Amino acid sequence: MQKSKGIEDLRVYRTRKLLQQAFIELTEEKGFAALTVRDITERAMVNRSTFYRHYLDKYDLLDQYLSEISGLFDDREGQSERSSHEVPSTLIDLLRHMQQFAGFYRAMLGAKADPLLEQRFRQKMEKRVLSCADQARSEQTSPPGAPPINLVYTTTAAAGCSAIVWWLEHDQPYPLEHLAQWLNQFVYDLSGSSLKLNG
Amino acid sequence: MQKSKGIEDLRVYRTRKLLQQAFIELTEEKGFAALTVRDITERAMVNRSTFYRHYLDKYDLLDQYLSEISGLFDDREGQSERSSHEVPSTLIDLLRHMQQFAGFYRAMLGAKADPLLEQRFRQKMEKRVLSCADQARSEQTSPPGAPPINLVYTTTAAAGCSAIVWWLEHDQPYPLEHLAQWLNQFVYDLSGSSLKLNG
Amino acid sequence: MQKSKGIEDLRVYRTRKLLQQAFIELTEEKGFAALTVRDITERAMVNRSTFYRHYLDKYDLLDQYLSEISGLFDDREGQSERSSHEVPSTLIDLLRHMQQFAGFYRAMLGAKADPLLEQRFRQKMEKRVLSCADQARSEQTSPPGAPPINLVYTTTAAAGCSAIVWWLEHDQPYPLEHLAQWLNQFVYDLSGSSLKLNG
Amino acid sequence: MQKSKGIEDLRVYRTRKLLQQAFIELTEEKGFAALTVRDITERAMVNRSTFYRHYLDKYDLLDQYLSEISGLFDDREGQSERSSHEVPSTLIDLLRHMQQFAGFYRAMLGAKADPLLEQRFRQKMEKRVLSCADQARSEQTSPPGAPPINLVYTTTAAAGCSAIVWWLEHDQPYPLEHLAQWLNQFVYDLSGSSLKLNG
DNA sequence: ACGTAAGCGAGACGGTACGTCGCGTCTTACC
DNA sequence: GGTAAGACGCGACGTACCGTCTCGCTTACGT
Repeated sequence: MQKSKGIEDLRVYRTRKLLQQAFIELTEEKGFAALTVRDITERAMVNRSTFYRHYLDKYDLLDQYLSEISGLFDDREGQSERSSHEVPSTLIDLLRHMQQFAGFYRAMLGAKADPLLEQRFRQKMEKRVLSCADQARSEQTSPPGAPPINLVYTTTAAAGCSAIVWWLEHDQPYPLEHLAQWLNQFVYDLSGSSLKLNG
Repeated sequence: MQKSKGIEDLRVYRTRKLLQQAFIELTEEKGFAALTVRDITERAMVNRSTFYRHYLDKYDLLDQYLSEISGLFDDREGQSERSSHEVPSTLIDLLRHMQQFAGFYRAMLGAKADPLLEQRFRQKMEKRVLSCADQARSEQTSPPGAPPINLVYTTTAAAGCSAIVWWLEHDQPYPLEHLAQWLNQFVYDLSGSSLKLNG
Repeated sequence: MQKSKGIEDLRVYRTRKLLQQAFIELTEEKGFAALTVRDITERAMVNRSTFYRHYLDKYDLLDQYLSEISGLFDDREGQSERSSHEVPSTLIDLLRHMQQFAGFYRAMLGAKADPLLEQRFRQKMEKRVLSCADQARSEQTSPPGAPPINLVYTTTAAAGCSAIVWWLEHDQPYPLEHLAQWLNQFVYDLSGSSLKLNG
Repeated sequence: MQKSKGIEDLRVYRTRKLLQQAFIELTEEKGFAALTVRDITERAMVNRSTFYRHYLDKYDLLDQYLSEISGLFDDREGQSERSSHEVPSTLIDLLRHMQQFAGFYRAMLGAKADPLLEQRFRQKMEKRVLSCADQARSEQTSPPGAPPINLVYTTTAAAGCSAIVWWLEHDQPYPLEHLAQWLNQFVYDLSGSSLKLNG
């Protein structure tokens, strides 16, 4: 029972890590779409058939990788009280994480991205980003003639994502905290589109 | 004299139209990424090798098609005076065009899109959408601590695009004019993020 | 009536000559098998579709060319009496002709030849060469156990052809008359295989 | 230990045999020149791409096949003493082999042959046939005015080949031993062309 | 510590799509 | 009417990946 699941065979662990590492490197270098399984396995110094023992295809590899790091997109703060203009610390954490793997995320979301992945990724981020918006929105009420709330959600998320991508693709030209502040502001502004400010 | 160059061989015209038509249909049906040249030529009832006489590959076909319709993204109004909250008529035109080819644009920008194309497309739209923003911005001045203007550009465009895509993918649940109004509002709001309102 | 058949349209004449000339040059340069119709027409500075107005394909072009020069293979001397060891003057003529178009014949019969053509050509030459053999044979009678006469024919022709090809491919290292003498000798020798010398 | 290299993967062996077999059959049926890779693979019930894993093209397939059977052209008797008019047993072996694969050799050397192959094949046979001639020649001396020895070589080989082809194409109308006898005689006769008989 | 079952390397195989090339047919305009 | 120009259907080519499948070797695990 020592070997409960999760403590895999070392060889398995090594192989998967090598493949993941090669995958990330190559994604940065030439983009996800241009990758072939052969590329990955050659870089990882692993036999091509071994790849298929662990993953269905490169999409599956990405999936599993995203799953591993998806915890970082959760807003662990719950519904703690905070003012709408205050930057939530989890947003800072998210940005920090993306900053750390900037190459990968740039490849994942930027010019050479795959649309499927991009969308999957955006959806994750969407949820995450919007947990901030909830704060803002809860303080407001909808006026007549305002856009539907779902549209505002989507739009806000897209704005937030694009801002982050811009930041990554321009090599993080501003401090992370500034970006966080601006993101927060965007969310607030767009929420305001459909909402009348209280008071 | 009618047949000066520009009025091409009728066969050429026919072939290209058939290929374009098949391409658009299939893009709607199964998405750009899943398309093969064979798919297109079979649908178009044209020999596969004939495809290569006109296009380098499916990307080139898309390119040329986008070029043909790109005129629709120009803001032909120039810098006519209008209030920042007034919806420009060219925005209406653009939306009308996209509404007309909703299937294609949905495929092009939605879940089954190719990222490269999506980006190219977004860039076109970006320019277009931002010509509205210029109006809004020109009436304002930048406060200290505001995000850089390029970031605002990009973010605004992404927001605009995503709103339109949302509208297309939800089968245009609101009148075109409402969407235009909201888009205008988003631009205005986001511009406001970095700008202090005059007066 | 001025334009009786045979005096073709000058354009036709020019086109055919250009094509023939290009064909011969290219056959020497890269061999018949490697030729394409495009090669020929480009060299001849004639449109490819024009080629098909005159010839079915490159084989047909060769055919017609061979027809034009086939007269040279006829033994116009008839059955004039001559001793079997005397070299017939028409053999000299044939070798002279082949010497003149050595490049073409080398290509036609040598390493880069097409087998079909080679055979057709050999058959022509076979008849020609064997008209000499008839002389030799007529002076002899068949012994028992001798090879059938058809086999001797074929074998003799192949020997004669190969001798000529050898001569062409080695850049005619001996005077034409020597070769003719040797050829004659070969014919005589092989005929002797199946025949008992008289007296 | 059985599976040392040389005893290849059974699948490889099977595939190559199937391809070879199909190749030979089709060569007999429609000639080498008219063959396509697809023809061969369809007949062999093998995927077309698999063909290219083993051979560069159909020429390569032929090459390798000829290599496999080329041992049969060697004169393994060495320089054992024998009279010039005695038929060497290896000649009998060669003819027996060609008789066995008469269809293939007929296709390879006859009307539908490819010239390149034909020549390659003739060269092999040339060496073989001439090992007999060496016997004959060694007993003789060159008279003045005789053709050069290389010419005699080539001519003799061509004569020998054509005799065999004639025999194959006429469905072996005479016993193999007779043909061998005649071949031997041809070699002897042609050698005599350039040589004076001793004594 | 060591036997054994797994992971793994090696690579054959059937597929599918690619982009290229050459063929022979054809239409149209020019002269 | 001959020719240039060139579109077109056809079909073979050789290449690149894909995902599946043995088959032995080797190596980490568990007793």
